[in-house]
Amino acid sequence: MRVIKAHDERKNEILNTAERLFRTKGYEKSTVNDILKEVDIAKGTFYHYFKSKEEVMDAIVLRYKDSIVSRAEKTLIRDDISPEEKLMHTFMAMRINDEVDGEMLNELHKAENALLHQKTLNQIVTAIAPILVKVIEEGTQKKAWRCKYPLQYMQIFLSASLTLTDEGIFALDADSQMKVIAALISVLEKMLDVPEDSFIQLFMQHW
Amino acid sequence: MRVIKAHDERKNEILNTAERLFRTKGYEKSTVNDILKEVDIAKGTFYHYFKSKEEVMDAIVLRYKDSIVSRAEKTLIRDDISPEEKLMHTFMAMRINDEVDGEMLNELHKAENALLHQKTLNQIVTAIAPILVKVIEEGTQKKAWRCKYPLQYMQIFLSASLTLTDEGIFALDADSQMKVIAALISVLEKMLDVPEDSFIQLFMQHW
DNA sequence: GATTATAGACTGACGGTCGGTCGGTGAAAG
DNA sequence: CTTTCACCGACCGACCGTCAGTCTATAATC
Repeated sequence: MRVIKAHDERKNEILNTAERLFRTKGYEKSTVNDILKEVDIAKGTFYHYFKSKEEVMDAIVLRYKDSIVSRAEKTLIRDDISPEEKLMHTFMAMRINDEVDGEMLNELHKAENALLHQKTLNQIVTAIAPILVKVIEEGTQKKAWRCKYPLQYMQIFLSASLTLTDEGIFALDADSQMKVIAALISVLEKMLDVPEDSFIQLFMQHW
Repeated sequence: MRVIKAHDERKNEILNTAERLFRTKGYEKSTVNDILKEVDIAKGTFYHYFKSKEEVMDAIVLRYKDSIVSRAEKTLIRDDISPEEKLMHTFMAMRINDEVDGEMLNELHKAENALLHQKTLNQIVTAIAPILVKVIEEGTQKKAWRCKYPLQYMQIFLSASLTLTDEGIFALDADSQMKVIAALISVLEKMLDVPEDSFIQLFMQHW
């Protein structure tokens, strides 16, 4: 029985199913046949839309990055919140997330998903760091922050955050997890040369 | 033609060959058959020593970690160098390295080696951070360093270092690479609450 | 009728298994 | 002091199942 759908609709079906499978079973352990069975299509259909299994992963990563970037950019141009709140909102967007993206950074990064994690890390750091730099520039003007290497600091902060809070890489208990996060915020304060503990409160509110 | 060797000798032959192949071709692209051909053994022999291809990778990562840890521990107990020199030596050991380990962190981390990178990162951070904490404790006494989250700071520092300076993850030109390293050292200074630029000179000497 | 979407049988490569062989070792038998 | 023989574990390679990816045919759509 042959069902024909609009190009984008079918493509998204594949993408959504693949994402769910990768997230729950891991990339390596999810086979193309698994995807076919769930979407209820044949091999040829899959390869009509994507030229490889890895291309599906790349598309998923890109979609995720775009959603984070778009939220970060909306936050950037707001004029009703302070720069430090903008920083916090952007970090939160990368972690908490609603529904779809939600489990991405938390569930998707199992040990089997090293490649997916690496690709995501690369995309997020590359795309988000420059946005955060703009927030820092705003803070430098309005709040007299001082920051020697804005871009590099944000790269450091983001890569450490995404790596250390990844349950697939470091299996930390809740307490250790909180200590790492507190330390990350503390590092951020030092990076921006603001008084100790001036961000941690703000963070707790948005948690 | 059947050649019989001592258990450890054969095991190391497999390990060395696998490491070289993984490093040059990447883990995924190196097949078990490639290893067999180079070591000149049969399938059964390989699986007599290792129960899977991944177990070989784990053994390689462990061997690498052990070599780094052993050097770090030797550095730790020296009494002819300052704590800041100990920090630098340990970081250097993770990057420059002689011969065998040498190309590990530089060549081995191609995009195909995400899993290998992740496993190495995990091992190094888990094993080295506690040793660096001891160096910091020494510095806190002798040099009046001040450090609020020693372990977490070292975890942050190590994971950011190993991720950002990895050519397989972020392809940076020489200039960007240097800026990131300078920023990392700057962060380290802030973490230990020492004056700005007090470590950077030291680092340049050991580079 | 040309293009696009779908189908699914097929291929080749790869990781891993399995039944069995061969050489060395050590102890009992001669 | 040999010789025999049971046993161990290193070694072999044909074989198997799985999986990503290919190819050709065919149905729907414009």
